[in-house]
Amino acid sequence: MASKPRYYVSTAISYPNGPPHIGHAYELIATDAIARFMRLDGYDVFFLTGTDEHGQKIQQTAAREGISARDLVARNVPRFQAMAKRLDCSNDDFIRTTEPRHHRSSQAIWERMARNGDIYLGKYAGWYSVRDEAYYAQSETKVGPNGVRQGPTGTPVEWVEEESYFFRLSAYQQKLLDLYASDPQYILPKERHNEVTSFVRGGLQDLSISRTTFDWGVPVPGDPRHVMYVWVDALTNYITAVGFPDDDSATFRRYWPADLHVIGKDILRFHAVYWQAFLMSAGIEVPRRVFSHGFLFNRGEKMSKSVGNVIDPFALADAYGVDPLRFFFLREVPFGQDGNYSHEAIVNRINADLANDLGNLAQRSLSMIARQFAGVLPPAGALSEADRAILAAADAMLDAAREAMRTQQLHAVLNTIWAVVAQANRYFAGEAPWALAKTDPARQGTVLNTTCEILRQVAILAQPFIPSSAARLLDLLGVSAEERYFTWLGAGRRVAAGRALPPPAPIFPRYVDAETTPVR
RNA sequence: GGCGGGGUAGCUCAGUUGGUUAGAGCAGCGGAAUCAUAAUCCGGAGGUCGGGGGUUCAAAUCCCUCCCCCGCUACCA
Repeated sequence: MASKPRYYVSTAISYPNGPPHIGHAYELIATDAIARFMRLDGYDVFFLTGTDEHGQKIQQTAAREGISARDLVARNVPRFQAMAKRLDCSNDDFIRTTEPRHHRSSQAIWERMARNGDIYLGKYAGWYSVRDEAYYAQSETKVGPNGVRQGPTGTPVEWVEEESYFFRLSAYQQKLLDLYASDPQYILPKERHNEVTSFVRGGLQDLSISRTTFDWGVPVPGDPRHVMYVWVDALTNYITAVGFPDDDSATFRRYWPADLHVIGKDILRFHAVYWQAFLMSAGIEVPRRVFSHGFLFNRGEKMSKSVGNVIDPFALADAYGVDPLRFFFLREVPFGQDGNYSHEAIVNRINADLANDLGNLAQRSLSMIARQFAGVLPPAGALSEADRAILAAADAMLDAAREAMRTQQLHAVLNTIWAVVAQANRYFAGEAPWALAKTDPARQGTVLNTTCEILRQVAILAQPFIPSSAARLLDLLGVSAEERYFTWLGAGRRVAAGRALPPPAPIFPRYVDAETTPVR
């Protein structure tokens, strides 16, 4: 046990200038499935999520609402924490960048980068829109008909120069390229790897990493007029949580470097370029992989307040159930690509795969055992070719699932499992145990035993995705808590005949439309 | 503008070292069964493989060209 390999996986930290939305939920669910999978597969997992609470937008939102930034995050962050609980996520920590441990950590990494000669004081210059409170690149501005230069929103911009600390990102181009070249799967999916590589190959400019125009952030060591900016503080959360700056601590030595950062494709550059450069500069190992997932669209439309299709994850969980929701996202959308959701798609998927294919198979076999075998799991007699074939398919699942999980192909894991579920339904129909009840009860017992064995393996492997439903199914199959790890999968273990099973009950109810639906 | 990815059944997609009647899931249609959450099983149907041209005995697959979509990135005097 002491030699358990470790696995450190994180989500991005969410920006709590509003309530959590479906994008936050998706990333958390997917990462949770990965964390649970690795735990069940024998890893000592550290799963981190949290909130990125600094920055100008938080400060502005708070000002608009007439409260302090601190009060704004104090109000919003609990909503994110509640969402993690509601979605049955198993994060081991929830980091907030406003915590003292994180300020200490951010200042420490800054000092290390400075000591390495990579931070210098310069001037940040650009076109600034007072009205938008934002800088725009030259290319985003144009000279209007009245001769006044204006930004993309049409507001006037003026040339402003502000003192700023810079990070010598330009010095890290080759080191980054070497890193990407050293592992073609450093950034997944592969398209993203190529994008990042070509971006870095195109040359890197030094990065402005401090601001003086607002103060809601981590103060720059030795120059409190500045606060850290552009992700220095946010990215550092990943090492804070495992004990940085105490890099001799047991947790840091145990868990860093992280095995996997799961992020959205919109923040890939920060996580695959800047973060590694910061760490290299500070003399800290870089994370081992960055996986960039896609976005979810409501019927192909981006979620936005103006379109009015912002979906509340809590409402979704209430409407469909947590496990069906988790299942839908991870089964329907190839992980790494964009995906679509709609009420019809969700209902179709959960009814077909969960209620009909898996739930109904469990119900029909278990109720037969309850009625005709007094609730005692019958033993398997001599196995037929059909029995052997379906058992072999089930036994092969673990290897295929691990292979898919090596590159975070969550949908492929589910595909593997549900292919066996489909085969099990064909097997069950082909063997027709209800007919065997009259002609050959022993053979009927064998078929039911075999079916339960398939269900057992399916349920064990489905736990990362639908944890509480899988647990209920395993309860119904008489599988004890300690028998639910992946070491119990495969031909070496079989469902325990002779065990008295609890009375069966449906696990996945069919979704039937009510008057109101949370998603169009 | 540059680089990259893609356009295959109603929907989502698989299928490229070129080779027999182009596949899957879902939807739809027909049938069987009735143990089960009206669930399950079986079967037919459904495609000019973006358009055009070329190479080849043979092209969704290779070459040329055109159209369209998406991502990253640059530039706009």
